[in-house]
Amino acid sequence: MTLTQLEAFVLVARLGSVKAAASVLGVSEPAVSGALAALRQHLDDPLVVRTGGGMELTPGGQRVLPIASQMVNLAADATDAVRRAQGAPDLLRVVATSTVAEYVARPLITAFTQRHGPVEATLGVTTATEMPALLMERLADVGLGPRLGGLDSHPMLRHRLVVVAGPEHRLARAERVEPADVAHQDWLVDASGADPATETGILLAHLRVPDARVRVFPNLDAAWTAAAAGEGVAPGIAHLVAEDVDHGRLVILPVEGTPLDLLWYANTLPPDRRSRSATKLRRFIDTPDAMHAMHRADASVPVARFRPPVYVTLWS
Amino acid sequence: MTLTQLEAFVLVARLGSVKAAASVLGVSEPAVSGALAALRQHLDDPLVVRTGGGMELTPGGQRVLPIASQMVNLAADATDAVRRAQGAPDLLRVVATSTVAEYVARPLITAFTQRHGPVEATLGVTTATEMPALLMERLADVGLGPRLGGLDSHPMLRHRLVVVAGPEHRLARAERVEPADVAHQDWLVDASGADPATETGILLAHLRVPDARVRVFPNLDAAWTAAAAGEGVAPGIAHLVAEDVDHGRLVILPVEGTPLDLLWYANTLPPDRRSRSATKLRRFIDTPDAMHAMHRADASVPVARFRPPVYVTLWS
DNA sequence: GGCCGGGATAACCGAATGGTTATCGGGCGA
DNA sequence: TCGCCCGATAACCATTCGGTTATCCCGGCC
Repeated sequence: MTLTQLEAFVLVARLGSVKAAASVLGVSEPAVSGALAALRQHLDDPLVVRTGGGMELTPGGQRVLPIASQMVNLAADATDAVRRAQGAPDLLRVVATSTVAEYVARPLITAFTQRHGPVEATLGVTTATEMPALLMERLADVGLGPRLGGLDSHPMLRHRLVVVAGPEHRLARAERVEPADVAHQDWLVDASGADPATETGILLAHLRVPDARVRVFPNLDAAWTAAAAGEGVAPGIAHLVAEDVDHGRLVILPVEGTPLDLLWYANTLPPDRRSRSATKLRRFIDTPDAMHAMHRADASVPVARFRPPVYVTLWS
Repeated sequence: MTLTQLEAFVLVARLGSVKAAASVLGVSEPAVSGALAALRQHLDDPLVVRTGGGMELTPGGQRVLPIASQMVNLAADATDAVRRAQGAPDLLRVVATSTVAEYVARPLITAFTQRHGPVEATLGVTTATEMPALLMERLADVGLGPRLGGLDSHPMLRHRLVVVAGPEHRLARAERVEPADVAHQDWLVDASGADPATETGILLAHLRVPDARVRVFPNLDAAWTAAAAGEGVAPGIAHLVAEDVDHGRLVILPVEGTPLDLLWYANTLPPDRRSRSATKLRRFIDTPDAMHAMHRADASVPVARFRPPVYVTLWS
């Protein structure tokens, strides 16, 4: 029984899939499957079994899960405790859904580290689906994105979700667009669009956009550029596309049910289990400094500009 | 950071010695030293440092110790949880100081398993010094012997400690024996005599018996047989030597300060952390059945009889 | 019936773990 | 000052771990 094995089990149980667990851990699928097999043999219990659409815990697995989770947590505590005792800088591991990472997280973290002395911050992209597991297993301290159930969610940034297209698009001049009309367009999205738990994903699901119509771009900028070129429609964050709309490069489609007023949240564990740096960041988010940093993005990121994508950072 | 490493660290910290930890784990000293070195390197902190007469925790070590201990405990919980979920019999791991193991523990455990259906019981011998660490790290469920600080101690068996010798011994006919007189005799003891935390060890220390005068026998029976043959004096449990005294094979010396009225205890973790089988055994101890089983020993174990010693059982 | 997605398994590999015996080295007591 | 006790280290070894790629297998679904 090793900690890696326990962690593999916990993530499989939490995410309901070996594949997802492997992706979170940044290893191949057989690696997770193997770790799970080893633990199964050691404890002489299947722990999780395949069922139609997901994995289900055995009675043994149900009992072991909280224990295993706590062990993994304590391992994080241990390294943390010794770090702190040695006066090392706090660690702040932020994960965000792709859109948030692209426009909000980086300036926020930059401002935060400048304000709050020595903090070692890292930023990673993940899906909203995986985010709870990452936070619960202490693989990350803060998760920026949609509100997550079972966690402490702190409002971060208000925004408005619209649907945009190029000025030449067939629907660009419509007075009113029915969901059915827009559903069969080509949808140009970033990774959030492929994640059913983000606002974009929910929007696509709500409009019943078929998967075949969705084209995933490495980031929203690229999607908007393609939309401006008339390749299809795209989800847009109102204040981020404002400039492009003003200049006529993009048009906001009057789709039924939009605009959607939404909030991004900073999700963390409850106070007693939250890391110190996470608490600090939560507090920082409410300051004018943070507001300023997060809003600065709208001006500094024109549609045409292409940035290197933020890669998933892995912590073992 | 592996569980073995954590356990090694915890035991070294608790016992204040690498050697003792190695003995508890039943491995060589470099094995423990190596595990500790690995953990030290991983956490980048010495954790424990040698000081004159013992090992002392660093600030980092102080913080890690409770965490590490809990992790080891949880590992035990995990296996236990899955065992129970599968309906496997409860596990009852009893450790006792040598004298208790020899005369009391075995009949007690036998009676207990006969009464309380399916229980998988094991019995091991250890020193009173190591006993707290064994219980705290869940390497054992119940520790029978002297009362231990920091644990729940449940009175088990009242007994009376005396000093005995053969009828031909120089002091056998004395009206009154001063501590100084008896201190320089040859003392024939079992393993408890070498353990400063047992009653026997305390008695020897109190009388200031020099180490050179102490001969350790594999069990008390053997020591009494040697005492009966005139080879020296021995500590005696009054009701266990009664028959030999009646038959004139042994004589109780009127040593100043003896007899000592003492109690053996069943030591366990506090109720919330105690294993189910430990709770059951505690309760069983108060029943007439248990009393009867424990007292039966006095009749059934004459001095001359030699039994195979109870070996230390190791659980990993 | 055949494809396909996802989990298990096989075969393999390097590195780490966990253990041994033998040896070194540093305090501390006689 | 000389041993001695005890922890650290060296050298070595078998096993396990953690990872890979390739392949198999099974249940759903077109």
